[in-house]
Amino acid sequence: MNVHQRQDAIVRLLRRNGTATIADLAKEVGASRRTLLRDIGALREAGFVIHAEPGRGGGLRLDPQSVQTTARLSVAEVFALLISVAAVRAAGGLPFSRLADAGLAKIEKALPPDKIQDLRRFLECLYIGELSPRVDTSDMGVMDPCLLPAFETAFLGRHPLRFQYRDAKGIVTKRLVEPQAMLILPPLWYLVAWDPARDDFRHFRMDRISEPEYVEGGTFRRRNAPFKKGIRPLGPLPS
Amino acid sequence: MNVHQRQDAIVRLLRRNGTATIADLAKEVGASRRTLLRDIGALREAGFVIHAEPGRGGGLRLDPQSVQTTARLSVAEVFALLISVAAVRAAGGLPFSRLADAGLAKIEKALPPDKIQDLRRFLECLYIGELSPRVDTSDMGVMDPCLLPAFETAFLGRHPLRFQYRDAKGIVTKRLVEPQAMLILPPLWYLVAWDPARDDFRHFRMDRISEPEYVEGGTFRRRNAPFKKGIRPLGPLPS
DNA sequence: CCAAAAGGTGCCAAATCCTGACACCATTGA
DNA sequence: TCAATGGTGTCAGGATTTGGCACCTTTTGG
Repeated sequence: MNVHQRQDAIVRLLRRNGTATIADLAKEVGASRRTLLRDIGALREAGFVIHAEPGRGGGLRLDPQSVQTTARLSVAEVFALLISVAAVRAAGGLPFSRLADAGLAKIEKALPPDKIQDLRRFLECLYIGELSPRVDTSDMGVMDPCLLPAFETAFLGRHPLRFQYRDAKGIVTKRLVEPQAMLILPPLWYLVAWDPARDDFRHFRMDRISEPEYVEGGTFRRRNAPFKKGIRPLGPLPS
Repeated sequence: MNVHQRQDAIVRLLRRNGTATIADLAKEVGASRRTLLRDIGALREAGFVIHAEPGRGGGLRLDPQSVQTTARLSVAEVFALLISVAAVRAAGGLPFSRLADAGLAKIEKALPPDKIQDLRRFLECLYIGELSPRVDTSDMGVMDPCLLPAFETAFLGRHPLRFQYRDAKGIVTKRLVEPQAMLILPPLWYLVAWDPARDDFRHFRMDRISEPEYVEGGTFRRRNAPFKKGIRPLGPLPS
């Protein structure tokens, strides 16, 4: 049994039994008393709150509030969680929104600083409407998460975006547009962009966009996209 | 410098420089070429996508999409995130719900197995209405996260719950009820319980409950709480 | 076509770190 | 006071990690 497994086992035993003595735990995981004490020290250093009572009838007790999880999330997953929580907040909030914010803040702090900057700036481009589904979702295509980086780069670098668009009739056209905002009208997701060829704003359903590609070196000025009533910015990250 | 610090440093260097050769990295972190190769292998196993180009001008490149974050979340924070994402799903979903689910699944897997069971069973007690705020939030009290464990224990062990309740007029009474469900009507949160003293169901606003305490040893049978139209179970975790 | 630069693998001895044993201290309750 | 319990220091021996070496494959420049 290696270090990690052993410390895992210790946490499990403490959770199950409520309290236990070091001698018991040592016997259970098959290690010496000294090693157990070292493991307990390591677990405490890792954030577990383990109360200890010396004397007869004493022992160790794991504070149930301090059980923690360390998961490795990709940037895209963090982004998805951010959007979910921000959407809930934009819809009026839930009783535990603050806790969710706190969790996200921790996740965010663990990202590299430049990535945080990117995420914040990208979130500023997001707008959301009412959080109740308005359309039938049966014919909905999937929004491929792999497409996201191209959009992110286009928005952050203010590059024009080139893609193929399949409209409601199934006709496929090539577009070259200036991305202005992303609009969430659950469960759909639109790119709001200035289309120079048509000299006007256009909405593009994200699940109908394919092969997006930003134009390297190109740039454009920002315009004020006209939003209908009831559409709000998704709001910044909690700080 | 230990293994962890060194692998952290490697990720940082790769992120900063864009690309680097193994010889460079080895010199930078003060380890041998062989050790660097072993570390790179470990990082790949841990989920980092590191592209390698052999030959002149080649080197290692860290896929920016695979940059990961490892945050330590408490169980309460995980719970809050779960509720947010589940609420969004119950409201019709967002384009990135699947990614958010994937992230949560990872977080969940990192919890102790028995805690996962508890969370799943507790989530089954949750119901949600329309996700648009109906009441004025200005007079809303705070729902203290520290109160959660008492509720969780009461629900999971089917123990009666004792608490103080301050009603709309500010009158404080003591209650002893049988908790049946938790109801989310954003941004409020209600305990739906059978009140034996009144021989009927009662809704209690969570922000008006204080000093909750479950009755050890006590138990009761489950009843079918009558829900209004439009109220749905929050739904199980993604599997 | 060759050489140099780069990543990748297998092997083994040396260095490092972890473990267990022991002695000892502090605190608590009977 | 004594026994049970957590906590710390030290040290030898064993397990693990590290570094060095030989060798392979791929790619690029001359």
